[in-house]
Amino acid sequence: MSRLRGSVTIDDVARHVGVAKGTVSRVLNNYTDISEATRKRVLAAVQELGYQPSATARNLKRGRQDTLGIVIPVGHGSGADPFLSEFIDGIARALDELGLDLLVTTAHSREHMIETVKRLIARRKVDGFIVTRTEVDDPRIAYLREHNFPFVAHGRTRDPSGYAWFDIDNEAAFADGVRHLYSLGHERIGFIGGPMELNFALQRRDGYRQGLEALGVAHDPELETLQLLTEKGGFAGAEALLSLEAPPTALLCATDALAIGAVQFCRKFGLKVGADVTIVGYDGLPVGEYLDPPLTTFSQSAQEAGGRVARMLIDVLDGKNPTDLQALATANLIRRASDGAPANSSEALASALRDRLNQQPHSGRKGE
Amino acid sequence: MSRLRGSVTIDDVARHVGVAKGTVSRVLNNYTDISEATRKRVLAAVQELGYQPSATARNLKRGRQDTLGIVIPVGHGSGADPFLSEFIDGIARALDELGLDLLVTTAHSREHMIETVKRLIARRKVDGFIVTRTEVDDPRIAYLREHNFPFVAHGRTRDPSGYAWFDIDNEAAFADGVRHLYSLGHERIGFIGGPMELNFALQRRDGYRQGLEALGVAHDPELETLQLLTEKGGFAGAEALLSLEAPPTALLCATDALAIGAVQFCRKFGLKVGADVTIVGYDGLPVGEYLDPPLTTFSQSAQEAGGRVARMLIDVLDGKNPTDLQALATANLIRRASDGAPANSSEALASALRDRLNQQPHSGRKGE
DNA sequence: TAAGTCAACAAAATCGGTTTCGGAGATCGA
DNA sequence: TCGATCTCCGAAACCGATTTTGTTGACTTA
Repeated sequence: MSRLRGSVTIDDVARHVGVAKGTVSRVLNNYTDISEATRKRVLAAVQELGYQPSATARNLKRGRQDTLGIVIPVGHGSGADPFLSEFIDGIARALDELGLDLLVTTAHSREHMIETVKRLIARRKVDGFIVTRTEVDDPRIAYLREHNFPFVAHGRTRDPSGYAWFDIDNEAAFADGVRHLYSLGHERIGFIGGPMELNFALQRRDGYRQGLEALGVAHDPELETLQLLTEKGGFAGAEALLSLEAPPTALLCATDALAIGAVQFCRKFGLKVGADVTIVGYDGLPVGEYLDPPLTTFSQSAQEAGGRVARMLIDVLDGKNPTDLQALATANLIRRASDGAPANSSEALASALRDRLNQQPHSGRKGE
Repeated sequence: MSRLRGSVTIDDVARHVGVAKGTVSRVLNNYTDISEATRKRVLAAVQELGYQPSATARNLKRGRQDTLGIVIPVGHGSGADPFLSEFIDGIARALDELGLDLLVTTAHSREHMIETVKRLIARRKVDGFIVTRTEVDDPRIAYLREHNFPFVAHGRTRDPSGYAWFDIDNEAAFADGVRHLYSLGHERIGFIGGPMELNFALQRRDGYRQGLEALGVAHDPELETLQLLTEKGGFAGAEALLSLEAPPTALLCATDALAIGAVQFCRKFGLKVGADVTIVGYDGLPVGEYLDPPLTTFSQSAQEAGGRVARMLIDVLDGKNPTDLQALATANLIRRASDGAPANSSEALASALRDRLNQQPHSGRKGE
């Protein structure tokens, strides 16, 4: 592979000025025991030669990399998560201001992910980790804690004590969502969720249940379905719930991707979203605004979250107590046009859909 | 900041086995002048102690980082480009197989971008660069070439000679698009493009013009509009073109984001996309499938492109001649449902729209 | 049997910085 | 005037690997 650039080293600068290299280093690192005259000459030479210290050499001595790591999960061929790309953007922006860099790797499985974490730590390529998409029992967090390696989690785990995290109050958001739908007049409210290993999926489902309970509405297990967090999953989820004897008139979805799939199901069977069926997502993806109808959703700024988490990690590296670095943010409901008062009762919806499902037997997708 | 982990070094291994550390290094790097017995003992100790060489120390000596860099442009507050996130995903996957890592940084301006490139090179944090979103005259590429630093571009520049690149044949795709629309019966075909500094935007516009010329259709400058590459830009572009005296019945858009905005404009003014107005995008974003109607678009697999570019860069680092590493791929038209034969003539479309624009003076959005 | 070869490894140099240690002058205090 | 203190900086150790050079004993070869 490529050889090192013929770049200028600290020795070149030292020789050019006629001082020891240690002196150059001290000038550059703002030591106080340097005379003004020497400082100026060194700085001039640095300028003239265009010297920049080698990060590698400095890291070796300092035992620090000025680099943070993130391992992003990539599904089975499914595309990248749009949430994550904004999240990374936010991290990178925050780090840029501090002169740190971000090392991004991907992992296609749980095992691969932890293996990558281990490798990056063992080879000392990063100073700390940002863990995303926390699981209820997260092996990455277990590993990092066990090895006392600095990290910050975006999202909590079952036991959220003893480490730094930033999370959204998912329970509150979904309880809120239920309340909102109920106040619009919905009495049967469905929930399309994700895999229960994912902590946020669990939290959102719990929030849904808590919301019902707070309203004194009996929880009907039939109205809950768990799917993969993709548009296809949302389609399947809507199909499952709306085909019930007594279908929900509103669907609360754990993510925007699910909601988009659910909207597609309704479109396919001629149900008017926002009237016949209300659909609410979560993520605030920009594209939601351009759907038909524009998607009502909970928004969290992924970019802001990224910046926040990055700064928290810096704090951890600076020696702050991780336990003091735990923050909970609120997600806000952005009302657009996919929610509204129910146009029909659950029974009417059921019969309308029954007709349509018969007319247009569940063939492959059409018109596309 | 954090101190180095109390991790096991090559000296620990050497001491444990009772050999010189050079011997351990040679075992690990498969030198031949090591007896089988020693090799085994060293390997056993490595296993037992869980030793992994420090990337930093190795890099210092070898002058190589096993890390590639990418600088992604981030708009003025606008979110991350969904294309880029899949692209990065593709890169990371390819690198993972080779044990390399990817350093991701963001830049909010042209200056910032080149400054970041300089810093990463000077501090020797990366071995090579992947340049995305090439501009017609790209300062990054000029810099990298001038300093003879290894890189691969995703997209070409005005002068595409002398460096490695991977690009899509944008001209061919858009010429093809024009032909397709013409064969559907469209005679006035509009083009919504992006800033002409971006090379792909230029290529796509040229392809549009070439397509018209090949068909012997006169090129009407009025039917071309350039916008920012966002949904808002698409909305504005559609507005500009459809408000013409003689509006186009089909809109060819340089990106999916533009197309999505154009679709929204049509929806807002009651124009049926795929009949009243045909809209074709470019990018093949997954979300296009879930729009109403599903978006007809040119697809290029961002992920595949990422992998491809990464492997090309490895080749460059391995000393291959960059000039031999230039590849052009074809984009395929994915027909979904936003294109079709024109339901009305340009005149009919114009008068229909005139009525609607008057009726519904440019108010905020409505619940559809 | 002495000189030459070779296998297998130890020792030391090296990469490019940071940091510790210590020493030469200048300055200060008594 | 002389030791004590400072100021400023050179010299060298050090970080943890890789790579070069050198050494030793065993084995050939003449």
